[in-house]
Amino acid sequence: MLDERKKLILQAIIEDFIATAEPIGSRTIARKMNINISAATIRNEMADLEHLGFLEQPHTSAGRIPSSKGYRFYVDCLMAPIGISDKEVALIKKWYDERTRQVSEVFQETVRILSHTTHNVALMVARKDAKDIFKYVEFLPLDARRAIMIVVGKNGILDNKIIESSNDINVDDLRRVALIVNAAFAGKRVSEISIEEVNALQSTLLPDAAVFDSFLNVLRNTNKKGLSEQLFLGGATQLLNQPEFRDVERVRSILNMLDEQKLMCDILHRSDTVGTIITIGHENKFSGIRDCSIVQAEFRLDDETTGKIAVLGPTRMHYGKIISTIDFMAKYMAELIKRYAA
Amino acid sequence: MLDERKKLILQAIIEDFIATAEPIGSRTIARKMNINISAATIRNEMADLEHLGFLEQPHTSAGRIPSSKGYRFYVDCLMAPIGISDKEVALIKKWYDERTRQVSEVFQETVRILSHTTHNVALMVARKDAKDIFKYVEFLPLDARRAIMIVVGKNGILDNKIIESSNDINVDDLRRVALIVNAAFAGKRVSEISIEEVNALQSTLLPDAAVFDSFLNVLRNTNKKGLSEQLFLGGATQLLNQPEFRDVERVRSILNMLDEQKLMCDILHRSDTVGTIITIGHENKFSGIRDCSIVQAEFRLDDETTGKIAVLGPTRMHYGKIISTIDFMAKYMAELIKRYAA
DNA sequence: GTTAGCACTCCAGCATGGTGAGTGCTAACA
DNA sequence: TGTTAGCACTCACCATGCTGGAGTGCTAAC
Repeated sequence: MLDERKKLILQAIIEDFIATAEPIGSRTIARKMNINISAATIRNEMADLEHLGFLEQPHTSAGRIPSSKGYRFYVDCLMAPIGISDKEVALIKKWYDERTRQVSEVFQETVRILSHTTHNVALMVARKDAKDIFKYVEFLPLDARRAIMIVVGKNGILDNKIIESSNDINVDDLRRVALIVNAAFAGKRVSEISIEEVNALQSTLLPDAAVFDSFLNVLRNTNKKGLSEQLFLGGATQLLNQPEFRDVERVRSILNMLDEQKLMCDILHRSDTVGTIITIGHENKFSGIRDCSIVQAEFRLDDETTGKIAVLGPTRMHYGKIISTIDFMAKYMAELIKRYAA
Repeated sequence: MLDERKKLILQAIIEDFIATAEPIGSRTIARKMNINISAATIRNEMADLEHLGFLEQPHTSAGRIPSSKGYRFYVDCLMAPIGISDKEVALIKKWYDERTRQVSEVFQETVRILSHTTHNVALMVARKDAKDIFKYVEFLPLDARRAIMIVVGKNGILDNKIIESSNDINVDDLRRVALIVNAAFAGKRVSEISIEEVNALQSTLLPDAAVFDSFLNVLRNTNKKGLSEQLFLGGATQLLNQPEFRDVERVRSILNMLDEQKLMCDILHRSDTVGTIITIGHENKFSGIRDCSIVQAEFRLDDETTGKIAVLGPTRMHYGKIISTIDFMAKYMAELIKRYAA
């Protein structure tokens, strides 16, 4: 559809704009590309490219800037993939190594690293698995009046909580609760344990109501809609370094949006496509980020999608670099999570 | 030192400025205070207050704004303390209830809540207690090849990890490891378990090397130096809502500073005074925040300072409200931590 | 001690005009 | 037919100058 020369010019414009954030004119391009074509010719080509929808003009007599369609074409057809170097890989691994202890830290650290390496906002949603299957509950004594309740699921600890009593805790009481609860619920999906079943037990366990309540709370929390997914956000500061966000209002509107957990989860979940997804500018359904692009990937654990990580920044972002970084991170993080378990 | 009328005027100016962020003139004050004094008189008083250092003039023919000294006097002598209402307390408790499961979540949630209620940036540093005392290790079976290792300390779970084996796990093996490890280390401070002791066990536990290694890793991680303090940050967005941060450069410099973990820890640790500390504007040692104030409090667990929480914002902040909020949060959080244990 | 009046200051906002980068179009050229 | 030079035109940007308003300091009268 585009002849070779148009492609070259489009590529030159986009890459220059990504680097400088300034609208770019025919003369500059003529100088930068070492093809021997005059500025006037380039002007004609640029006019064509604009008619085709690949470029835009902020106003007459300004240079051209790429449109969403232009970026899309660039990402799909023109862009040279940039891998990440061994040095960068080593650095990332080192960062993880130094700062992660448990799963939630892996998440937190992931967005930190991702935002640092891409110089854009990083986010991720992780599913707290409400579909997880309850296996058993176990009580570990702490001291006379305290014990730890650990709820174990198919894939590890679902939750734990310290139980405190005003009088001495009787180990046998705890054991009895555990026995009854385990007999009743073992093997069920947490989300499927019905209120009737719970109520049925409640009378049996009247003397241990406090303990049983704690257990119920855990179940309820695991199921709670709002908590079934957790959003991690990193590097919001990076936005401020981008010239397109010199305007405080704009930054604020984006940051406020990023704070809205639910909205962000929706955005990341919109597409069910597997693999790396790139959403550019106007392709975004949500109008607040029509001048932003999102690169996202998912990570899996046991063949189930466990979450997504994404980079959000101005449409003018280093797609090649970001894509390869996020790909690497998604894979590496999946490994890490497996190691730490969920 | 200041007569009654001067105090009233100073208070009126400061409170108006806190509300509007605009320099304020004699006429406005005359109108706002319902004392019957003319603008001219107030003008004279204001000139006095400026000479005394309580007020400043951005430029001739602008109104006055409070100086750091002015705020200090306001906070120490003029301000009416504003408690937080039962409704707010209930709301805060509800927030915690809904979203916290484990200690690190309490921290994260604390800065979130604190920034929301104060409309400023909230931060906290928490000491990860390497001095915790090891009680016992326990293994909970998951399936044929996996088990959860739970390391229990005096105050709750120190760490947990999923152990995976390529061949079937023998429950007795695990039990044996637990027995030996517990016998050797129970009651010791994690940081004091020496390499010699570990090595001594290593030979005994040769057949279960993999499991034992996992356990050692947990110990090592608990001790790791770099992790001994953690910084949590919340509500950086709030800055953008303040008119004094309409300038992106300023926001950026502050946000970059906030990202520097070490620096922030130093700032919060600078003073060893117990109780709530307020540092106003120029009183800050660090020049980057000379136009900011910090209100901080510490929280304790078992009579040891475990961390500090703070609110950072423009000097023009609602001191009364923020102080009482942070006081409440510090106390309540200490309770929570105790409940969840460290 | 308080107040009214007045001259003065300075910022913010607006209109004005010049400059430069960039465009589109036309006509000439290969 | 594609390429190029030339030229008129457009528009953001900047510096300049002007004006109104808010606020001050000072002085003189109450």
